[in-house]
Amino acid sequence: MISKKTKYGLKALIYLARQYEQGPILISDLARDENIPKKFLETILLALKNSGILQSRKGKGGGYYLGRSPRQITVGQAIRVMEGPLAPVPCVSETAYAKCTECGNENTCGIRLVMKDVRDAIAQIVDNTTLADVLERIGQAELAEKNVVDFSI
Amino acid sequence: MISKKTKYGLKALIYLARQYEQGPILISDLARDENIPKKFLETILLALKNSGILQSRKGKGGGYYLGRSPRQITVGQAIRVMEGPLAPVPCVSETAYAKCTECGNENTCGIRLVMKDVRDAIAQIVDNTTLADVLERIGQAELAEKNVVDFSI
DNA sequence: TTTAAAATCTACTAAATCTGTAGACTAACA
DNA sequence: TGTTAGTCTACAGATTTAGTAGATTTTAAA
Repeated sequence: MISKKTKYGLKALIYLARQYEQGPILISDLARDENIPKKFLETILLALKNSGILQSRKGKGGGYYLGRSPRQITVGQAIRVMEGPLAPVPCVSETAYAKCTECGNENTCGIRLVMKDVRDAIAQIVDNTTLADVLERIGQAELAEKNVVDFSI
Repeated sequence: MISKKTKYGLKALIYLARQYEQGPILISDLARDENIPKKFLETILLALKNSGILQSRKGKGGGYYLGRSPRQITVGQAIRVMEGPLAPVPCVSETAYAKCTECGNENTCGIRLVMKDVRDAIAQIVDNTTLADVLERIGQAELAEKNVVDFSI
C-alpha cells in the first residue's frame, strides 16, 4: 500500500496539472481544496520541488507550479520521490539498486527472479503514464459517469 | 518494498517446496539453514498455517510441511498472508476492498484508475507463479550460472 | 505413564517509519 | 518597509516492523 504522503503528492500534482500555465498556486488553496493537512503538504511539495518536478516562487504572488509540461511528468517519477523505489526488493531496483542483506547468491535467488518481473510490470505502467494521461482518463471517467446519470434520470 | 517477514516467509515456502512429501520439517532446521530468527519464523509459519498454505504436526517427529502441492501454491497467496493485499490502494483490492478515506468519487479518481492497472499487473504475475514455477526457475538459473563458471575456467 | 520433543500461545520491547505540528527564517513584491 | 508565501529546524504521537522471553499444549516414543 502506498503512503498518505504519496497519495497527497499525486493529488497535488494532478491539481497543479489541471492549472498548468496559469501561474503559481498557493499551498493553502491546494490544501483546502484537496483536504490535505497544510503543514504536511508543505514538506511533500518541497520534496517534489527538490526533485525537479515542481518549481516555486516565494513572496507575494508566489506559490507552486509544474516544472515542466504534464506530458513530461510521469506518475513513476512522482512515486519514486515520495514512496522510494518501485522495486519490491532493493536488488531489482533500477534507480536505487542495493544488495539484499539476507541474500546469498543474487543470480539464483528465486524471490529475486519473481520480484524482477513485478518491478518491471509496475514500471511499465507508471513510467508510461504522464499527468496528462491521468487528466485525460479522469475526463473520460467523468463523461462516462455523467452519461450514466443522464441515462438513469 | 516487501517486509522481512514476507521475504522470510517466501524463503521458508521455497525451502519446504524443495522437500515436499519428505515429512515434517523442523522450524529449527529451517531457521538455521535460511538464516531466519527462529522465534520470528515461528509466527510467520503459524500465519501460513492458519491461512491453509502450510500444515503442521506437534510433538516428536513433528514440524511444518506444505498443505498442498507446490503446483497449487502461488506466490500471490503467500504474499497476501504476510504482506496484506497486493493493491497499492485499498479501493482497488480484489481480496480486501475498502473505500479510501480521503477519496471523494471513486469512479473518477485518477489515482485509482492508475493503481487499478498496477494491481492487475502485479496480480497477473504473482497469482500465476507457483512454488513449483519458482523452483524450476531457480534450477534454470543455477544451471546457467554453472555453465558460466565452467566456461570461465 | 512418564519423558522429551516440537509446535502454540501470551506478552512484551526496541527501533523505525508514518503522519503530522510549531515556530522561526528567508525571499520577493508593493 | 511591511506583508506575503515558501523554507528550514525541530519535535512528537501513532503505528508498524522486527524481533524476544517464557509458559503451555500436543504428540510420539521409551
